[in-house]
Amino acid sequence: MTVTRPRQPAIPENPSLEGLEGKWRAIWAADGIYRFDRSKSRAEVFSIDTPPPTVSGQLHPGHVFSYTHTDLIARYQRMRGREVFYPMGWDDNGLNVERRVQLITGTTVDPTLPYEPDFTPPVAPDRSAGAVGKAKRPVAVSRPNFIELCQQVVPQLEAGYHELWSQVGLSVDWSHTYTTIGPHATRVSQRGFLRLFQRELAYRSESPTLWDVDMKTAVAQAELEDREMPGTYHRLVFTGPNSERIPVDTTRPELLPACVALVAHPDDPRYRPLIGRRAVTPLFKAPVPIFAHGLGDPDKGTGIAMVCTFGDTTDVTWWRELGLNVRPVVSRAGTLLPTSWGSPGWESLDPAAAQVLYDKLAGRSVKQAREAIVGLLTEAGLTEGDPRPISHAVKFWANGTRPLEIVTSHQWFIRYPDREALLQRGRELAWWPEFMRVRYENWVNGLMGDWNITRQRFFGVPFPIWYPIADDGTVDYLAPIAATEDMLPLDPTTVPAPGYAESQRNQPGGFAADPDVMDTWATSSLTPQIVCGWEEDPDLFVRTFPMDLRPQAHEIIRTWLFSTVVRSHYELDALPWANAAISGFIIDPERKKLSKSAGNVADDPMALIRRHGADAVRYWAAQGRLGLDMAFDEGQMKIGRRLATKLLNASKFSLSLGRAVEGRPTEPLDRALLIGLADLVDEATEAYERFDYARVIERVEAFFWPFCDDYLELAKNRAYGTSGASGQMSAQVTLTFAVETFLKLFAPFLPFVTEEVWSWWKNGSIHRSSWPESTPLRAAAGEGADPTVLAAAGEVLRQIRKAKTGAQVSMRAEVAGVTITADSVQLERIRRVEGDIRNAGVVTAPLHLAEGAEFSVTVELAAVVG
RNA sequence: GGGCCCUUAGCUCAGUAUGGCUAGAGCGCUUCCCUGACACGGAAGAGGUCACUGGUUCAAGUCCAGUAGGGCCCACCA
Repeated sequence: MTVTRPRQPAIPENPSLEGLEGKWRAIWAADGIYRFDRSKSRAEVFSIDTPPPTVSGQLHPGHVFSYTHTDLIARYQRMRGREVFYPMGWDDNGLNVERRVQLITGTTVDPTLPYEPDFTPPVAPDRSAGAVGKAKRPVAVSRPNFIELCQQVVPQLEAGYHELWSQVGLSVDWSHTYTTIGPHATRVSQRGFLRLFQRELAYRSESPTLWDVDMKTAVAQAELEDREMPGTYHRLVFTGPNSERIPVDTTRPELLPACVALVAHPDDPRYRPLIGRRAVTPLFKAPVPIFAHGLGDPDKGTGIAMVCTFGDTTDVTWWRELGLNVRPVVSRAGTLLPTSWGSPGWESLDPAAAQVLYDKLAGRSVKQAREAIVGLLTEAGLTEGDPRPISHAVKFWANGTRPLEIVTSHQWFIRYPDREALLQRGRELAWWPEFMRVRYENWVNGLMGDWNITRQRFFGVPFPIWYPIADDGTVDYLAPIAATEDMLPLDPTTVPAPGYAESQRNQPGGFAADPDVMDTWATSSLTPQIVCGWEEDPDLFVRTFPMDLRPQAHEIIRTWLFSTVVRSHYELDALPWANAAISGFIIDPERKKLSKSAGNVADDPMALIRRHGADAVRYWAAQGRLGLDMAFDEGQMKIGRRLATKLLNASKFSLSLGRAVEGRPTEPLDRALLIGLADLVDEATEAYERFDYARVIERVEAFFWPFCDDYLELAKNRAYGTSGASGQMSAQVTLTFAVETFLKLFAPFLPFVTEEVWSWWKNGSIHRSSWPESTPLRAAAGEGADPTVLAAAGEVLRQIRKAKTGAQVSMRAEVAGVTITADSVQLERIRRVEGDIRNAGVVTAPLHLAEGAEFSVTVELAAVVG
């Protein structure tokens, strides 16, 4: 299909919104009006670090909401004369995507399986992208098979987003599109990692790590979610140094074999005599030291806690600060590991008995072991009282189904910068709204440990790292061999380490590839580097970085925003962007409605666009102020639709009254309108500079409706020429100014309808035209224009209409006489626009103007003729 | 436990930074009008103790202190 811009612009007889969107989308694409012109200097460019949506999620109205906000800003900046750098990305790597692909295709991964060339998943990956697999039981597939599936499914998910963004009318430059798993992003991620590794800011360490036993991977602090869960306090009885009973409350009795100490608060008189002594654990009779530590809480349980390897993050703190032993009992699959009581680290007063008891637990899941050990304890009389149910916060992976465990493993970490440096970066950044900075500061102040960027997963960016294998076959994980930058991007499982041959892979004296992949945030934190061409396109980089704007949602301040600041701080010693615009989110309508009678169509943004039109959906989104949540409301979309229709009709009418660009408005009413428009332009511009697009649409709309209802009514007869050529010219010039100004002010919000009207009488795209300025409007209004006459005329007109409505007659009914009482100033205003008032109100006689303190209008309707 | 945001008409929201006339808009509702841009239109109307309690002030929706409800972020799961 060939698309062309209309050659002979004309004003249609019956303008309609039908078909506008497809037409203009095609023309915009063909003309490349949103293409970034990289000849512009940094000062002329406005660059946007677009959030790459994760393709693991379903499309919903919230996407349209926040992405429209960014587009409003992009379109404003473009009209203001900035060359807008507006790329798009797809976040298609990471745990969530794997999970989605598994659900869609009905598979699960078993890395021990061999590759099957002819594998067919239970659910074909080319089903509709939103479909969730129906397979009852997932089929295990090999790692390479699974990556293939990901590569088949993910582009379909991305196509869905592309289609939506296109329909919504986002003015992105699609030639700058990236994916977070593509070769470019992989190269940037690996380079960023190597640079940190060389500076020892990335390091490998074996340490306690939060672990999801279902997905079998480490999880970063940023991906945690607390969930309030029922739990049970069990009171276990330890034996003190003088054989006294020491009751200890725990919600995790299954970790008793992993107990390495007891801890109480130093000021707690009950336990002060015991500090420094030893207690013996029940059942396993393991001697454990009793410590005092400030984190001990006299009010929790019995005031003394059992410290295990590792029950929670406090245990990790105590382990680190008190120099405790390690007794790992929980495996990465969430089952109890075998142990050898009596061996070093597993001391017991009765190792043989401890072993017998423990063997009853080994291999069981955490949950089963808990029940079993409670049974054993109860049987042995080592509990006190009945179990007490409680409700407490438990850490989960944000999308996980079972509580996280803490296991010890080798992981890559990125060292966090100095806290004060991070806080300083947060202060340098302009936050919209300002209060969102607090969330960043909360997070920085709560940081614990370093940033674990390792995931034991498959569909991600691999570490460009290998490890040497000693002659005895052991892998030295603490002597990593790094790739050189010229090798990137690479997969160490297919590329041999520098200095080795492929035949030496996994051989004694050879090398082994790092088996893990990077956390998705390790890549997403580099989006400015990826889109601006860091180290690869210096010309682009100097024109776009540091970027102007990071738009994003508030729930990922601690992840995406924070980690991007960290990476830019390290690599470029700079803030990655000057502004952060934080959108709120859409409040789920189901939360309000008890029944789902409205149907789930509301959940499909494509359906909303079909029903109301893209301009209308954008209008709804534009109501949402930055940082504030907004309820989903289709009613707002209907209003947006009405506005677009009105713009079409009012513009057609105004322009068909005759366009004039020569001449200076002479009529007081016209000059007043121009002053009002000039003020509106100033207010809109000022609000936009604060990213307050919601105020812009509100103010523009509030001026536009009275323009239609009052000004057009007051001026149209004059524009027809009924009052002479001078008044006609005045109205025509004013209308021409007004339509052009309104179209431009509305253009970022309603890009389709404004472009349509623009095309009737202008060349080129309105979206590449200039943002209106107030100076020419004020000049056209001229010296001494009185902006108040418009309101005065409107007020009298309202009274005349009121009389007609009260008499239940048509607005066209003739008025025989109008008497207006007002103060002298107001009367003078009315006198100056008397002709327009009489035209609009169909008043056949001159107005009677009487001076008086109280403003009043008396209307005498003409007798209805037969 | 700490913090942030919100609470204004039946509904969705402005107005609070710089306190100031009888607190605004739209939707919905009521009544009317097919008038030569638009009936996917227009006109008019009803509808609010600005969550609550104190305080500052000539004056508080707006400032201060506190309370309650809603939401979110953070926090050591014994």
